[in-house]
Amino acid sequence: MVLPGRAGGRLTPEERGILATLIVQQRSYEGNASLVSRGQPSIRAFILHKGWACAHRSLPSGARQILSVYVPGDLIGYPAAQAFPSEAVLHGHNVSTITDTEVSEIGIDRLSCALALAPGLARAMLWDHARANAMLEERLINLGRRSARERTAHFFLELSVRLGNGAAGHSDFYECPLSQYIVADALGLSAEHLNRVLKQLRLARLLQVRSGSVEILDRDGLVRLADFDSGYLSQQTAAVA
Amino acid sequence: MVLPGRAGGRLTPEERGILATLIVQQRSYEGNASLVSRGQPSIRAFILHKGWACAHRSLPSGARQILSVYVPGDLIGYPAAQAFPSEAVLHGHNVSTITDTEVSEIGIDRLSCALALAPGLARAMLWDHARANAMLEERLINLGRRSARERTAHFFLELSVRLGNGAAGHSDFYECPLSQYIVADALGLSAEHLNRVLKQLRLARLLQVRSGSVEILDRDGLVRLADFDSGYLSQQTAAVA
DNA sequence: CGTCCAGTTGACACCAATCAATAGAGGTGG
DNA sequence: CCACCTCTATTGATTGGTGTCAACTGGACG
Repeated sequence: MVLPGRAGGRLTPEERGILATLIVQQRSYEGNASLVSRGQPSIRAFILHKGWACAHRSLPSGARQILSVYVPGDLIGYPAAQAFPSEAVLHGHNVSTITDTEVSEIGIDRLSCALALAPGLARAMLWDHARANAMLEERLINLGRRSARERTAHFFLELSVRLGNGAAGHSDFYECPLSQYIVADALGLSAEHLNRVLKQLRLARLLQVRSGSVEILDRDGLVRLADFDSGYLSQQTAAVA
Repeated sequence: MVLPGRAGGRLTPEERGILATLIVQQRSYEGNASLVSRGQPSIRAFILHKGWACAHRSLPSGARQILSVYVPGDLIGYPAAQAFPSEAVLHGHNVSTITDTEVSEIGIDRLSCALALAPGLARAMLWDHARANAMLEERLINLGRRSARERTAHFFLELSVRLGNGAAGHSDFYECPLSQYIVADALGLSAEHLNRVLKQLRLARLLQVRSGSVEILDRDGLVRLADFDSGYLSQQTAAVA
């Protein structure tokens, strides 16, 4: 989910030009606004410039699962199935803003046509989806086999890296507008239990989560606790033997 | 993960020809053989013709999470990041066969080059990844917010649809070579507890799982229990308003 | 000053993991 | 043919992690 700033770097100037022509408009949204709704046909995608958002779904029981958290720079709402412009694809989840946001909106139909003309663009979309896939798999492992403490540590480490604080020597502090309720829904935990876990991590001098910001007190400790490996975020390269 | 039989239908004859030239060889594997290993550079993809396989990862604790179960017709091991042939991408998970299998192996480098030449092929890959993404999201909801009974019901319903038994009037019986240990690792449960859950579902006359086969006794009941909606599997279409 | 929301803490219940043991199926070798 | 082993399925007893319910706090805001 990283077209403009990251996979965007892979595009040729010509392809970047094509991308620019696809942008319908710049828009602002308030916090807690709906960008896409489950079941709705998908007609536009978003590039998130400022603010945070999330993809989520609710069950009949009322429980909510957050599938992805989006931070500035991410691409939102492009279901790759739109590679076939003749079909209208229905969104499988909702996307809502968390804070006030600024986005570029892109017409899906135009993007689809452009993919056929610009192979580089299609490859960039593939790259983006690969990264999204890798993140989803990591979250699957989180929810399936890690304890509440491990999940929580993993979540805030991933955010740290995605926000660019991952490199050695970088700051272990970042702004984070997520309420505990949101984090709990992302981790498949109750808000009360998450609160207790955060307290444990704070007392263990591993992680300090205040409202509005996160401070990583002991990155190595957290990495060990969560078995965190950031490779899936950077799509690291290696020499082929 | 459905190139040949399903997304393959979207390809032009010319594109199908390109795909055919990419196949390096047909091969057989025994059950419990390794197709790809985590950390390994990704140099080939597989089309699974016969038999079952799964993608999985193990944690330091020894716990294992199965990320995807592959059935005949699925495309395996193409990390979309390979859209950039100059880079070697490392696999994020392992893929192992479950039963004896027959596969076609495709060279990743050749596939990557072909993507640049055949936009239709790239779009087909996008379509495949969208479906894979949708399945992953559904599993995320499963692990995050559904009880053991609901997860189990959802799992066997999804398999039923993927194996082509989903349409009304179709058989509610299918062959399934998954041991309870494998299903448990896919659902994030202990094998013992899964066994108890299967017993409950059997006694409730909802689902009968024997070794080697699955019989859906009450599809409506299971669908209600699991809040199952197969839309994410078929990528259903709708008229654009 | 009241309301609302996020955060916090406590008591309790329960779902699911763990530990342990048994049984059956299939394979192997004596 | 039988003894033995391994793997899978099954069941019981017990523990523990996490959810639920409830109450309280503090800050933001009108």
